[in-house]
Amino acid sequence: MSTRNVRKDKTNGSGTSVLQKNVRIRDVAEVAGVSTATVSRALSNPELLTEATRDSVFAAIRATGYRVNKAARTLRTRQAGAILVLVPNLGNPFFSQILAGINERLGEHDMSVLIADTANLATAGEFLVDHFLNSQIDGVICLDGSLPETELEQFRKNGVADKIVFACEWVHSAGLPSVRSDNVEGARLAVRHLHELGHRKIAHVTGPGDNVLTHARRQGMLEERARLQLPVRDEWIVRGDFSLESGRSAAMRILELDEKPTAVFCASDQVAFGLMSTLEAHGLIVPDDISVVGFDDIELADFYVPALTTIRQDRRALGTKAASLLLECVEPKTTRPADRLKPVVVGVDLVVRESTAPPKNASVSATG
Amino acid sequence: MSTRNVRKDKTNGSGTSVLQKNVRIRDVAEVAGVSTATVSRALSNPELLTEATRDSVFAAIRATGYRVNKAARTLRTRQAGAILVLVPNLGNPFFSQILAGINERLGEHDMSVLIADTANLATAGEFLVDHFLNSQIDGVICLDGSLPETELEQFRKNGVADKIVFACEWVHSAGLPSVRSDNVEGARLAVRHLHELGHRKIAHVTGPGDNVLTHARRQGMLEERARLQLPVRDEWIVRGDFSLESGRSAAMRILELDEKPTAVFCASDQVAFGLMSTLEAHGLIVPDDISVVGFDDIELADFYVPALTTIRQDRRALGTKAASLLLECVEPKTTRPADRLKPVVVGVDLVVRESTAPPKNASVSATG
DNA sequence: CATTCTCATGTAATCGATTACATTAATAAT
DNA sequence: ATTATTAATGTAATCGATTACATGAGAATG
Repeated sequence: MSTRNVRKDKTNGSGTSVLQKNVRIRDVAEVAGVSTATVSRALSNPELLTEATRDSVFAAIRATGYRVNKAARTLRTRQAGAILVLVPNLGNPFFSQILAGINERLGEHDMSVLIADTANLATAGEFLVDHFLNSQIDGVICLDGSLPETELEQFRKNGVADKIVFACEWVHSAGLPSVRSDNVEGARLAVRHLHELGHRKIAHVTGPGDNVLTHARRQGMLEERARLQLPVRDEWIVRGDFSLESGRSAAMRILELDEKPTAVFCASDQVAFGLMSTLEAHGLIVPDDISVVGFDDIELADFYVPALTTIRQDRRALGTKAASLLLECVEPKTTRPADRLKPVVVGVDLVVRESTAPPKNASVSATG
Repeated sequence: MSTRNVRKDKTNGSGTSVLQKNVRIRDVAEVAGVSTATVSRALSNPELLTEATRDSVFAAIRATGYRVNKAARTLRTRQAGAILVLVPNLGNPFFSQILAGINERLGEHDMSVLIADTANLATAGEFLVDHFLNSQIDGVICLDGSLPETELEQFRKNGVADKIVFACEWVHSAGLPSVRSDNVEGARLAVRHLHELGHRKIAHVTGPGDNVLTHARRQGMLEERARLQLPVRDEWIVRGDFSLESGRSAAMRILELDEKPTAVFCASDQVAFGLMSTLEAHGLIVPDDISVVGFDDIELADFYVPALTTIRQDRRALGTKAASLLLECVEPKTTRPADRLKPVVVGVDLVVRESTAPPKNASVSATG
C-alpha cells in the first residue's frame, strides 16, 4: 500500500504469499544510483570507494534487504565458501568439540562447514573429488586416517590433494598437513602415572591395527614401559578398536589371563568405559582391584563411576588449528607450502580422577 | 603398467600435475557431437533422447570425466541440492544416529547435508534466512525446539517457513511439520516400570523449563503417577537441562531431601549419568539404594556401571523420517501440504537393565 | 596551459548449466 | 501428394555476481 516498496515486475502469477522477492545486485545498484560493479566492490573491496558512494551503497543494501547469491558468486569466483569435514564416526562424542572448534574458526571467515560420516560413504575419494570439481567445497578436514592410498592417489591426480588437512588422525605415507595431539607423550604420561602409583604389570588395549593413533599410543606405552623396566608380556597388549564394544571384549580377554595386570591403559575413553563396565560386571572393583586409564577425556569421563583417569586432548584446539591450517592452504597468506607439512602438535595432559589407585598389595615406596 | 587403465585424453600441455581440467558441458557436447541442451537432457531427462544419442552422450561424459558444476546448476535452477541440520549441541552423542539417518535418506536423493550447531549461532534465524535466500540450502531439519518465535516469524516473512521440519523437538505454537518420539508414552513406561518394581516415591529430573520434551515427559510422568495413585511431592520434581552437569546438581538436591524418593526418572540418559555418578560419590548404591531410569538409550547406556534402564528412542528412524518429510516439503509429490503438518510419531520402548531394582524394604507384592 | 597520472566508477564479458522456444525430420492423417 | 502432428534436437537467453578493461574527472607536473 505504501508508495515505494514494491518491485512488482516479476509477480509470477500465483498471487499468493510466495513473495519470491529476488533482490539482485542490479536492484541495489539501481537504488543506490551506481553500477553493479560498484556494489560488488562495496562488498569485497570497500576501500576502493569514496566514503560517500560506499555509504549510499550500504544504505541501498539495507533498504532492499539484499543478500549475495552464493551460487552466482561461486560460479564466477570458483570459490565455494565451504569446507567439508570427514568424520569416521559421528556417533563418537569425541568429535563434537573438534567440530565446534572448526566451526568457530571457519565461521570467522564466512565459511560453511559440511560434515560427512565416512561410515556412510562407500567411496570417500570419489565423493570428495566430486565435491571439489563440483566447486561445492574449497577444502577438506579429514578426521579419518584410514583413507586408503588409492583414494589419496585420486586426490593427487585431480589436483586437490593440497586442499586437505588431517586432524587427530593422519596418513603417514603421504606428506599432507596435519594437526594432532602428542599421542606418544600421552601414552607415556599414562604409564608413568600408573608406575608412580606402584603398578608394574600394566596392560594396554590398543586401537584398530592399521590406525596411526594406535601405533603412536602403543609406541609411547612400550617406550615408557621399557624405560621404567616394567615386566613385559604379550597378552597384556590387547587389540581393540576405540569402541565401547571392544572395551568389553578386551575385559573378557584380561579376565581370562592367569597372570593378570594390575592396571590397564586404554587407547580411548570409550574403550575404558566398555572395559570397566565389563570388569565390574564380573565382580572386579575399579580401582581397588584394577586401575584403568583412558585417552581423550571426553565429557563423560568425569561422570563415569568411577570417574575416569585419562589423557586429555584439547579437542577444541585441534579443531581451530586444523581450520587455520586449512585456511592457509586454501587462501595462502603467510606460510610457504613446505611449512604447512610439518605436523602441528597439540599438547596433552594427564587428568587424574578415581579409576586409578595403588595396586592392592603393593609397597608404594620403591623408586618414586 | 597394465594396458587399459589410462585416460590420457586431455593432457593440456602443461605437463605438470596442476591439471585444472575444466570439463564443461560444452566439451562433452563437442565430443558427443550434440548440443549442450542434449547433454543436459541426458542427465536430467534421459527418456527424452534416442537411445543412440543418449549412449553417445554418456560415452562422452565418461571419456571426458565430466562432472556437473553444482554452482552453475544451482544458479540456474534455484535449487541447492543441500539441506541444513540445526543441532542444539553436537557434543551430545544423542544426535549422531539421527544425523546418520538423515544422511542415509538424503544421500539417496543426491542431497548434501550441512550441519550447524545452534550454540555457535548467535542468530539462527538470520543465519537460516540468509542461507535460504542465498540459495545455499533447499530446506532445514531443526533438532532444536527452542527457536524463539521472532525467528520463526522471520521465516514466514521470507517465505521459507514451509521448508522446515522439526525432528525430536518441535515448536508448539507454529504449525510446522515434525517427527518426534512418543515422549509421553515413554515417560509413562518409565513410571510404570518403577511402580511394578514396587516403587512408590518416584522423583523426576526434568529438562529445561521451556522445552517441549521437558513438558511432554513431565506430563507423561505426572499422568502415570496420578493413574497409579502414587504419592506427590513438589520436591520430587527437579529442574534439569538434559546435561550431565544438571544430573549432578539434581543429585545434590535429592540428597538433601528429608523424604527421599526411592527411584528417579531422568529426562535424558546424560542426566541419569550425572545423577548416578554423584549419588555413588555420596555413597548411595544404584539400584540397591535408589533406582534410576533414563531417556534416549544412547549407546553408552549399556556400558555404564550400572547399565542404565532407559527409554529407547529410535534415533535412526527419527532421522530418516525427518528427511523423508523434508523431501516432501521441498519436492512435493504424494502428500498434500495439510497432511504434512500432522506430527509423525515414532514409538519408544522400555529397555530394562541394571539401574532399576525393587526398593530396599518394600513388599513387592501389592497390586501388580 | 598542456600533459600525464591517479582515482573512482562504469561497461560488458564471463563463469556453466538449464530451458523456453525454434527448427528439423519423421510419421500420421486427409 | 499435402498438410498436420509428433518427436528429437538445436539456439540462445538466462540465472546473479565478479572483474578486466575503458572512461572521465581532477590533481600533479612541466
